[in-house]
Amino acid sequence: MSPSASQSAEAVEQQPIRLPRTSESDKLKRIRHTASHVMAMAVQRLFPETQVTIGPWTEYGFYYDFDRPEPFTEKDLKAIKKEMVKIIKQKLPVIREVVTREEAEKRITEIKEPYKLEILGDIKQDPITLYHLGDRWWDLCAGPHVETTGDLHPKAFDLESIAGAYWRGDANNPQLQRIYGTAWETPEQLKEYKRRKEEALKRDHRKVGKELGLFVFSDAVGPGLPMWTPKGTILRSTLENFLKDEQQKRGYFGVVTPHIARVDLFKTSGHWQNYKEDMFPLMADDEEALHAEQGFILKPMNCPFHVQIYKSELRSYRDLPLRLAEFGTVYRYEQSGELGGLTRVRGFTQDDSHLFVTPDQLETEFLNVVDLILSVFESLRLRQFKARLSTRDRSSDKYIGSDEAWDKAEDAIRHAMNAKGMSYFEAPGEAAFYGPKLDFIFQDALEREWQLGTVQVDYNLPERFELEYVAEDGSRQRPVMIHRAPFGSLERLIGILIEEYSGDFPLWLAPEQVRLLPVSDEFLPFAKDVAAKMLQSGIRAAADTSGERLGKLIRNGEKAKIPVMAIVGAKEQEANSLSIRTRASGELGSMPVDEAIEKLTGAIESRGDF
RNA sequence: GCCGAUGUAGCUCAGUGGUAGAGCACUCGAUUCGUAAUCGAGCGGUCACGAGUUCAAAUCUCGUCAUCGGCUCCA
Repeated sequence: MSPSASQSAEAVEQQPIRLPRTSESDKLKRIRHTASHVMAMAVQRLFPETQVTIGPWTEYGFYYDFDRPEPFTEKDLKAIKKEMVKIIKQKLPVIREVVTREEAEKRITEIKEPYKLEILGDIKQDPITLYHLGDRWWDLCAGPHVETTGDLHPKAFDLESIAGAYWRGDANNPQLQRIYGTAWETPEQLKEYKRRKEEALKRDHRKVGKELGLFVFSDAVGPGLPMWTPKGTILRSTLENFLKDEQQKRGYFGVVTPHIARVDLFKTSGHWQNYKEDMFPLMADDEEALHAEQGFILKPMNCPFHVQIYKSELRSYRDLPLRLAEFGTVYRYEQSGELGGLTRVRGFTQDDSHLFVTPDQLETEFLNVVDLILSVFESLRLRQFKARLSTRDRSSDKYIGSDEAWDKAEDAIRHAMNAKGMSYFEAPGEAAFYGPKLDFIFQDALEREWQLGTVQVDYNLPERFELEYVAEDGSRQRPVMIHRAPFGSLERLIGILIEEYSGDFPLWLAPEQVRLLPVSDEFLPFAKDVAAKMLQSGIRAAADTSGERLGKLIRNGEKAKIPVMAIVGAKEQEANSLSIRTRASGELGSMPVDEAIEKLTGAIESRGDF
């Protein structure tokens, strides 16, 4: 490479190509919107029997839903793309036309596209706007668009995938075929977008988890049932111990409850009525019991168990808040098509806790929980998340409890959030069936959103289980429950952590923290001695016994993403020192063994870097 | 659950109807080595599973299971 070439490469690196989201760029909004129309037009040119439905922009592209008896194939996609290029090169004008509702109805009837009639019915404003591409194709659309199809760059768009999607997002409706595409201002942006997508794929926890040997799935065990290897188990228990310590400081008590219970327990809680189909099947002695829905089920939730512990004694207001915590493993029969990696599984462990509080204590205790959750995220260096207040959908009948209790609970959360000055958004219809909740939403490498932490306010289960405490005046009062889980589930949290760190765990979490590399087998005994000494000090260290050359040992250590490697040879053995090499900073020079141990334990203790 | 794609050695992947392949990993041997791959040999497969078509199936057809991308769902 010539000097000038390397300079320009650096220049490119210094000024990365920006990839705006659609919602932050009016120009891309027009481009992507028009691109979806161009795609629809191309599809109807090639496959005239196809009906078009809706085709909005997405944050990085667009899609369009089609109704066609035959499924689209990869080959079709190529043909459609080619046709789109033709339409772009024809520079067809994009013309806005305003018509009356009656006129729109007439035109739709003429072209026999019943889906459009339904869409028209949904449009609340009058008059109706249509957009024409040239004089042969039009669609109902509010716009905006670019001025002609020639404003799209023929090399700055691509068609990405085909998927099924229900009409109007309702599984009871017919399924349409959705084609996803992406479109940009320039070919360079498209290229960069594809490059970043490939990079993101490299962080995928399913890939990294396999490479690092953290967890496994086996067809012999079943789908959605991960098993944790020794390395993965270190991650899990380190996270568990971390949270247990935090909880102990905050007045939580650990409890342990069984994995199965009588189905009646969940009938009382209301879970059975709401989620029967999503639970593993009932275990019963005989057909008759099965028919009568009597028997045992694998627990999908821990709360009813904790409620039983609460109920086992007469509680005084002096005992409240009572905080019962458990890493409880629950089983849910998730739909087969929904399973994926660690983010959606059928058996998982919640860092669950149930807080029983007096109504007066609710807001303070809620804020304490939010504090705990935020401090946990901070320790894990998780900074990209959104807080979502999930409230009930007033028109739905899936919720239990009185309107009054719901309003109280929702207001309590809003009030607490405002008191804390925390920003959040509201999501009507996302509440649990027994109460509203504050959820913490994270993104995976592919920008899919997942709920991790959650805090839920519940006036209903105390009612259904008739919970009581004795108040100051001797009267029996009903406590309020808070359900909360900072991690949500260990499985999902670890999935997200793997992607967040790209497998480069901070020292305190790394399954293998230090690897000792002997320059030759001659120094293996010394390496083993140092490793043993480190283990004694609580450092997860191991000597590499493979007998390979140093270069290979380093390569293997780097591939395994070991945060600290310590090389030992004649010099080190002589001086009782280590030549340190960290994954983050490379060679650090030599250091006495005792000093290294002291620094390592300090960094691990403070969850900091070495 | 629905639509579509995929499934070959522990891993990553070639192999379009005619005797199952490569690299890495693993085992053994040689080498004793100073900051990202030493050399050589060996081991390893019911081509996901089950039917079918065919003289012949990893390859074609159907079914099942699993994985992946979406949709729906998510206490």
